Amino acid sequence: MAANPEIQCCDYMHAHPELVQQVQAQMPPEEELYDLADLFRVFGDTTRIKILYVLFESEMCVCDIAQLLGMTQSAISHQLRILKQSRLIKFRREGKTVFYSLADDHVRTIIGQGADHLAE
Amino acid sequence: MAANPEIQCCDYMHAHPELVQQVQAQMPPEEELYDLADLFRVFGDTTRIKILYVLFESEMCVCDIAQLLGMTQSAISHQLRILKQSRLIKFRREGKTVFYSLADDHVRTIIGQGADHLAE
DNA sequence: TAAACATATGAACAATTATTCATATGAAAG
DNA sequence: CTTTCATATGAATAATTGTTCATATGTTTA
Repeated sequence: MAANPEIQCCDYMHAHPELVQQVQAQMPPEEELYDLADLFRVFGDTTRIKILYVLFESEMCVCDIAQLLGMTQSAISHQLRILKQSRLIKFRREGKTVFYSLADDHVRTIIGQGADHLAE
Repeated sequence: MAANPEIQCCDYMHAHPELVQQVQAQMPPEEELYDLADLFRVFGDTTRIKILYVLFESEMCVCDIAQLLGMTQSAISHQLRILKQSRLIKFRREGKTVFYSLADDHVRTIIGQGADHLAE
């Protein structure tokens, strides 16, 4: 039985108080951490990764992406919406067709670093 | 009613055959795409992002991380396991205590690029 | 060996999420 | 204006996942 019921693990800290303070000082605000996790969650789906890889090569319409990946138009459209909301892709309308493309180069860097990590 | 029931969207492709071929040639194998999404899924959780930020400053034991983040030892331990499985962190045992630290610098780059994207 | 402590882990539950299906929107052509 | 076509989206379902609780593992000290 622990002396202090609020603490479920060790009742002292290994880390020096100054280190604890340093960690807490460097830690971004809660909201920023949440947004970061939220952004990476967008990369955490095979379909969205595939869409981004397709857009690495060229802008492309919803239907072409669907056919290239062998998935339904609806599934792709739903995922494009999520990518768009995260500002990872942008779009341009041409008549009935909507062409999607990468928003900036962070996407390439992030995916590239991920691939590097896996390759190690 | 579409002429070809297998195709749910446009029955021609906007993309030229050579572009389609180029995209398919550049696309990594299915397994690699799956592993990539899998890796980013690890970054897609606030608790794990917080743990990584803590480890940016210093190696630290499970219990200190739990106290710093105000979470239970069990919750942290489960998440450390996932981070370890993805080879994002490594550990070192010292008596009863296990100290965790970052495995390499890809983590900093990836999170940094994510933060840059959000800051734009 | 037994007790205490730090960490790990299995099972269960709640919450999130990707796809499907049906349908809505919006643009061009007849 | 009506039809056709490309895209978007709401609701439902199945699958995945983070935390909690209870307990196991492994190390140190008495």
